[in-house]
Amino acid sequence: MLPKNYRLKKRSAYKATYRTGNTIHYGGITVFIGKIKNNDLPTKIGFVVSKKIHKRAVKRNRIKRLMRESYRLLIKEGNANDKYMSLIFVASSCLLGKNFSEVDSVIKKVVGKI
RNA sequence: UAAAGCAGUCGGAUAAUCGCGCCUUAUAGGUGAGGAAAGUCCGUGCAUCCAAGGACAGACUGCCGGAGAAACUCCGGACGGCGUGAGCCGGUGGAAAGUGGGACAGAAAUGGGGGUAAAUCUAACCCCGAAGAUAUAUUAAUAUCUUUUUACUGCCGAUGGAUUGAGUUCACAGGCGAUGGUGCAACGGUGAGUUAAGAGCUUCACCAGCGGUACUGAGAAGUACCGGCUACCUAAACCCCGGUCGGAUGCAAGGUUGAAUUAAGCGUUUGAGGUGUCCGCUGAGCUUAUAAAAACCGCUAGAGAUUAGGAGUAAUCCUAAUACCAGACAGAUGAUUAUCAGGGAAUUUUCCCGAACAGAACACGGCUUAUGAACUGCUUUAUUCU
Repeated sequence: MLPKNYRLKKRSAYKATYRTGNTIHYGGITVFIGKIKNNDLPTKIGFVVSKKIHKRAVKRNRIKRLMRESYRLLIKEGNANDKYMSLIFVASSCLLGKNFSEVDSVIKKVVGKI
């Protein structure tokens, strides 16, 4: 799990990020990119798995946790992108049932494209 | 040994590395998902809206006793059904107050009551009833008329008729509904008597239902005897009877802090306040716009948990001790690796899997549904051996 100051928490912050309209699609993940940062605060990250993907909470939680863990390791290695105020990762149904290494490779490639 | 029935256990473990929520005495330590956390089907607590209340609509419920805060809850029993059995299943008052319905098949799905009637039996005749139509009449009656009281294939051959060698025969009149067929169900069932055959026969016996009496039981109910009434099914159709409730909305309840200015409209016993109706009660404000954010409380010490003892067939209750055991809010409880318990393939080695259902959101008691592998105990039936 990410530390608290790395998390995107407010509903208004989500809305503001969506409103910028910059997106990247790759490997079943859509990334919404917020505004360019003008302070020293860390980039805030949000993860979204909708009920359309699976109706059971356990399966949705699994996808979220794998994505979060992968991004956490990126931050630890220092490879994360920190030019923007916020990023939102939206999963699609093709991530269902994948293991950590598969999700990890997708996240790394998506972050490299930002 | 095999096949069943019932009850229950478990819901992976250990280590390493990297992380997250909450709490505290804060470089650290403690703690952190389930048996169903799920479905939201019942029932409570709690909160707000009118401070209490009445009547009705309405809702729920339905064998007996007990437990429980209560429950479409649990335990024990009665009755009925299923099973060789251990056991399992059951929304289990009333169809003998009334109305309605009964697919297909079948002649017919209840198609009324009584009299003439004697010698039990017969209607095309009569009275009452029901339904329909018409007229008078004007919303309730009267008069008249019509309809309604079953019988297909059959069976019988007493009676009448015809016929024949013959009580022999019958596409006749007549008698019957027992037999056959249909159906979940055919006027309670079975056997005898009677009869030409039969039946609805103040006939006989047994069984079932119904009514009564006695005994046993706390009661549901059971047993015995008497009467001789015979009544299709459906109440998870309306309905009747007994009982319980009889407000609504749900923690996004609701409260505190913060921000907070004016305008317009309606209103004086009218409107408004509780959200099925009526009554009652309160007694000045209500509605709309400006108007949009945030934080905290509620929030987890409990109809609790664990252990031990006692009461009770049991559900459950009582007593004592022990500790405090999730509280998030884009929402923590995780990720990876190794080993092991375990399972499968194969049978020296080795390889594969290593789990299912599923994620707290105010709390609790139930119910229902989902769920991999393995294991334990008791019981029944069958077979074999001693």
